[in-house]
Amino acid sequence: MSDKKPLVILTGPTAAGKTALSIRLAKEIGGEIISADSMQVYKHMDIGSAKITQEEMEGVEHYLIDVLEPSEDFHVVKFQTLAKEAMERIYAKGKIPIIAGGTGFYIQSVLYDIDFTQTQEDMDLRLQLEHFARTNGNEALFERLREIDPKSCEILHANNIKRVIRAIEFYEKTGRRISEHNEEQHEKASPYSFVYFVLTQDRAKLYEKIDARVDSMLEKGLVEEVRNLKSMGCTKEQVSMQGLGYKEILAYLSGEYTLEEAVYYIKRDTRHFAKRQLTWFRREKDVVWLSREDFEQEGQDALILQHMLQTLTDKGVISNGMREAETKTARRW
RNA sequence: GGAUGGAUUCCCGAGUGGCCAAAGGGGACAGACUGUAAAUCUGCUGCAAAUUGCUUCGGUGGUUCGAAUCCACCUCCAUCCA
Repeated sequence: MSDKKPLVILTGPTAAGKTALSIRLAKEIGGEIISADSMQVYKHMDIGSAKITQEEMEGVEHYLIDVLEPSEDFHVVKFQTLAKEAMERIYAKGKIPIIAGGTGFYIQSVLYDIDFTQTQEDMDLRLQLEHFARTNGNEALFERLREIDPKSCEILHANNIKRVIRAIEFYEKTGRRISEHNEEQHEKASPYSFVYFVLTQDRAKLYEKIDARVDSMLEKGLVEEVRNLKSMGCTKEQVSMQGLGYKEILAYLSGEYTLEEAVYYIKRDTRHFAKRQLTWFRREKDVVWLSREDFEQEGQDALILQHMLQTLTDKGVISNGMREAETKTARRW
């Protein structure tokens, strides 16, 4: 076993069933869960973010859930900072951190401990560049990037203004090219002894589950939840209100869509999202895929769990002794 | 029974003699991503192969050098008249 600290990742496309499995895994290995979810961090956003409930946690400690107000910004750097803090606390207890959630970028940020050179966000500069793009065209902005960082222009697309702006901002703030910085970060090996599980399922099945889940969110009162957020002063410009289910219902409440349209868009965009997640995970190295199809229907989660435990011991992330000890304590309860 | 309008590639929908495998949109599929990531962006979508060939525009038959586009008949749909 290496002296690297253990870290378990359990991710996968939305609606694959990560949450339930993460609890079982946590109990089995003595783990605590860090949510890697860009929406569940927010308070008052329970239904639309499919947030785990207190009961569902079954006593397993969770981090990064309900820690921000919807009016606050959230982004990778914030996630990374909070996640690392949580990990320290978990290690201090002699437990294993399990990062569970579907935001691949966030996971990557802690798994490879990516260095986001601390630069002060510069809203003025961003707005200024946005304005420049609007008046002179995306290509013109792209040309400005080409002058300072031609390599980035090979990677980015001129229409991807957010990225182009960030690349320019990075150069302005640090005097370095973001393309070089990214290359360096890309070569990093993880400082953890980890297993990266991706729970997935046949596409058609997944889509079915997504549709069903959206319907059930509506039944549980998604519209009410959003109405409440709106009355709290939430607006569509906020990061939190860009979440799936929130932006569409907000548009419905302001009369832009009918409810039927809103629901259609939520379902469609959630499917698109699941696809993007899958694309991300495919590209990620050292991934252990858990396809539901590979396991018997009967007691599927239990079988998957078994397979996960085996993988974890094989890779030396957990030791046999550890697993037994935990099983014992689990039995006691 | 009569009149008119319509049937286009997965869907919607443009196309009214060659520049049409057929605009545009949607969906599906694929990809990128290193401080907004549930975001942002890109590509692709008849079949097979080198810039080529083959099969498509409700069906059948015709006109023409050439038809999704013109003609005839047929089928189905919509509206109106009986």
